[in-house]
This record gives sequence, C-alpha cells and structure tokens, in this order.
Amino acid sequence: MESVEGNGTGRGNLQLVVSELCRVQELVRQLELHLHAPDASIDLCRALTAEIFALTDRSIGFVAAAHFPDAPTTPSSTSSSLSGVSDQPFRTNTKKRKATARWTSQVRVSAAGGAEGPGDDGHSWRKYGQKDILGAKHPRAYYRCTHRNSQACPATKQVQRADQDPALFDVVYHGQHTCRPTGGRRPPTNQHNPHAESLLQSLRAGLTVDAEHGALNNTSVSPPSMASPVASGSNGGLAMSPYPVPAGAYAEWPLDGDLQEVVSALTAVSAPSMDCLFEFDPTFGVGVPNFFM
DNA sequence: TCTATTTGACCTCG
DNA sequence: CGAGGTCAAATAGA
Repeated sequence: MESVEGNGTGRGNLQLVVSELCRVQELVRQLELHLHAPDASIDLCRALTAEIFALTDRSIGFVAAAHFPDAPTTPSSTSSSLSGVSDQPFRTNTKKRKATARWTSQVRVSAAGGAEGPGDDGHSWRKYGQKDILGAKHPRAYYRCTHRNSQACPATKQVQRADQDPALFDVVYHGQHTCRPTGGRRPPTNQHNPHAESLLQSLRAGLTVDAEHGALNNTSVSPPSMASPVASGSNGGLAMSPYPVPAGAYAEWPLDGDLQEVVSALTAVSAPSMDCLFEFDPTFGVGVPNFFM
C-alpha cells in the first residue's frame, strides 16, 4: 500500500474507501443474515444491495479520481467502455491467447482447511488444462464451463495458487455464464438461494478490510464454511466468484498492485452478482454499472 | 459405459 | 522463439 502514500489526494480517498468498505462489509453481513432467514424479505435484500452498489460505486470513483484525474472517474462510465466487448462472443474455436480479453474478473480466495482449491461457486467446471507459469511456483489450472458443449456456455476460469500464500488462490474468470443453472448439479448449501450463499462467501472474501492500518486487504480470508474438496478428484468446483466483472477495465490502468486489487475486489462484488442473485429488473440500481448490456 | 481429469502436443501472440 | 492457452488422446473413477 505504500504506493498509495505520497499521493495526498489518493491517501485521503483511500481513507474514504476504507470506511466505505467497512460499511459495505457490514451490509453484506446483514444481507447474509437475511438470506438465511426463513422469512427473508426480497425487498429488504434489494435495499441492502442497492446501498452496497452505491458505496462500491463511489469507492471506485474515489480510487479512479485519485489516480487518474483525466480518466473517466465513475465506475459506470469506465465499465460502459466494455459494452463493445460484451456483444462479441467469447472466442472458443481457436487457440489464440486471450490476453487481450477485456471482460474478466480476478478474485483471490482462500482454500479452507488446506483444501486443494477454493470452494464451489455454484457452477460446474471442467478442467481442460494445466500449465506451469514462468516465475510462478504453482501451475495454473484452466477450467471451462461443463455446459460449454451442450449450451455453448463461454465461461472459463483460471485458478492459480498464490506464490506468497499457498492457501490463497487467484481465480480469473473469462466470459459470462450463458448456461442455465437449473439444469446443472448444485450442492444444496442454501435452500433459499445456494447461489447467494457462495456469492456471499465471495463477497466477504473480497472485502476484508484492515481498518486499523488503513490498509485494504482482499486476500486474508478464511471462510470457515466452504471447505470443499476441489481440484483433481472433485468436479473441479474451484472458484469463488462466477460473476464476470470487468475488472479488466481497471487492470488496463497502471494501478498499483494493492490498489488494483481493491478495485478488483470492489468490482467483483458489484452489480452483476446481485443481478444474478435476485434477478433485478433492469431499472433497479441507479448508477450501477450495467456490465451485461 | 460415461464423465471428468491428466498431460503432452500444438497453436498463437508478443 | 518463448510463454501462455487450448486441444485431444489416454487414463481413472463412479
């Protein structure tokens, strides 16, 4: 986080971001409680998510404004630049490298109890490759949606164990799921909304904040309830966040590493996830980047 | 027998 | 030409 210091504006904004992230985390907890409640109110959940949207949106704006005064500063505007990408289907019939693919989501998640990988994210993944990466201690695993053939679902993800902490996994999502989840297998983790369950884990994983030191940390998480066997042997259910978020929009900027992770974490928990969760109508969530348009 | 994983080869990009 | 991403045959497990 040192990189943020030395920039007076950025430092001030960072404090705001920290406080707002604390607030977001609190809201997520409330949301989780409501989701577990037998008489959960969808309206209340929507209200909570709306506030989460607003806070994350503003935080992203702070970060962007501090570092890129000349760049579009609102997440909505930055995200909208991706619209040209979204209408281009993910290329699957080529071995061409996808380094330039824009609509990706990068999250860092932990493996509970020394598991081989992050927990299930509600989607079925099929491993199709593994590669040793130059400079990385651990190989990178490549997964694609199980429904790729049957439903032409373009979603893929890459899972790589973090060098610094083997208990953490960097998961990069490419493409969006176009498959219908009803057809796939789904562990009954949450009778009300299993998808929400995994999402919340992801949310919390991505929003760990060290408020005392004013440091943001989206890595040190230990979700206690998501110990699921993964990687080889299981159905490959590895990742946390199945929700493609255009973190690449920010990755294109020369953000400092930690700060970039903050933005990535923020975007990873924003609108699309909730859209997935509650099937919001398109008009809901003013100011929320609409990644799927 | 079907499905998922493993792994070496192949392809493309920078 | 090296690195990263994907393919596809071989293999394993249910």
